[in-house]
Amino acid sequence: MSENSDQNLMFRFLNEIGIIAQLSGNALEKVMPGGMTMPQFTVLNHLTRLGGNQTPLQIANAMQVTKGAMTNTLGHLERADLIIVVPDAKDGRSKRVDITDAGRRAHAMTISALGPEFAYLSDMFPDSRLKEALPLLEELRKVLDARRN
Amino acid sequence: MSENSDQNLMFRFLNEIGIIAQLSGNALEKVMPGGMTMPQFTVLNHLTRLGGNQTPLQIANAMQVTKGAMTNTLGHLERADLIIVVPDAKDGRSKRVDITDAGRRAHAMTISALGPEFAYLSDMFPDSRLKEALPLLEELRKVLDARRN
DNA sequence: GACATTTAGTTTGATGTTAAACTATATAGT
DNA sequence: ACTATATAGTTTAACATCAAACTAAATGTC
Repeated sequence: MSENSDQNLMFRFLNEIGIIAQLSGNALEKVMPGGMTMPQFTVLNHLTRLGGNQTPLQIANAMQVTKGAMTNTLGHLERADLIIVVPDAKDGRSKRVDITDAGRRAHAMTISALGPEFAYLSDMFPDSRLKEALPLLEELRKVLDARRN
Repeated sequence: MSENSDQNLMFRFLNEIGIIAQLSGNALEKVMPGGMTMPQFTVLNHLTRLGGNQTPLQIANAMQVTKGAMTNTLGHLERADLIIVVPDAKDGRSKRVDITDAGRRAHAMTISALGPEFAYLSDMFPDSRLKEALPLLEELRKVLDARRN
């Protein structure tokens, strides 16, 4: 290689993104109630938005993680009674996931707890600045997702 | 909370960042030789840039991970003989980390292997676009880092 | 100098992730 | 119908992360 990787702008860019993901995920999890984690919250969020009745694979694809990772996360949520998982009547290989009332409560409480954290960050970084950068991030995400498959 | 977290721009922003970190780290590790991982490569990169003689804590702070995480990563690198760790002569609590010749070779080989991947991504996203977004990311990183301590 | 506090690093236990092997069921081809 | 292939989900092994408890050494206080 002729150039140092530090001089590679894409490398620096992805490096910043990696550290931000780490630090922000950590900061948010620290204020979440009841040992809730980001992956767990994201699944609850997904079920709330879409109204449940999702298959594990659909959720895994939406989160862009492997099925194995989703098996793990759904297991935690189910053991905490925040979701309910039932066999799919039409397809013996598949399952259906729904959020429970306790799950809805935990979801709402988590959003509440996250409020001050987002307020602080949104104050430091107004929406206008985020809006400028978001299209690049979305494109990059799509490119990486396409390349993965 | 009055607003759905999905309507929160900061949430969407951090969500994209989280997924990009996941997908990009994964894509890069897949082409790295000899089971090299991103954290391991980043440490080798750091030692190469700074010329070694770093303490584990200095490296952990630079990577912005906990000391425990660094103990783990340095252990892997040391067992693979890519770094050498010696007690600090001046401070009995501390250690000094240096990259080995094998570590330098592994570092160079990894950068080579990463070339095509970065070429592809840099082609899709020219430096000009990255440069626009980088200041926001760097600021966000600093804010999160400051908030952490 | 003795004791308290701070600092560097390790360990532990829980969480998350991937890739790959595996099970069970569904679908397609002949 | 039979057989082969594809799909949904689980399991395993290896890696990473954090927080918190822990050890050992240095520093600060009195």
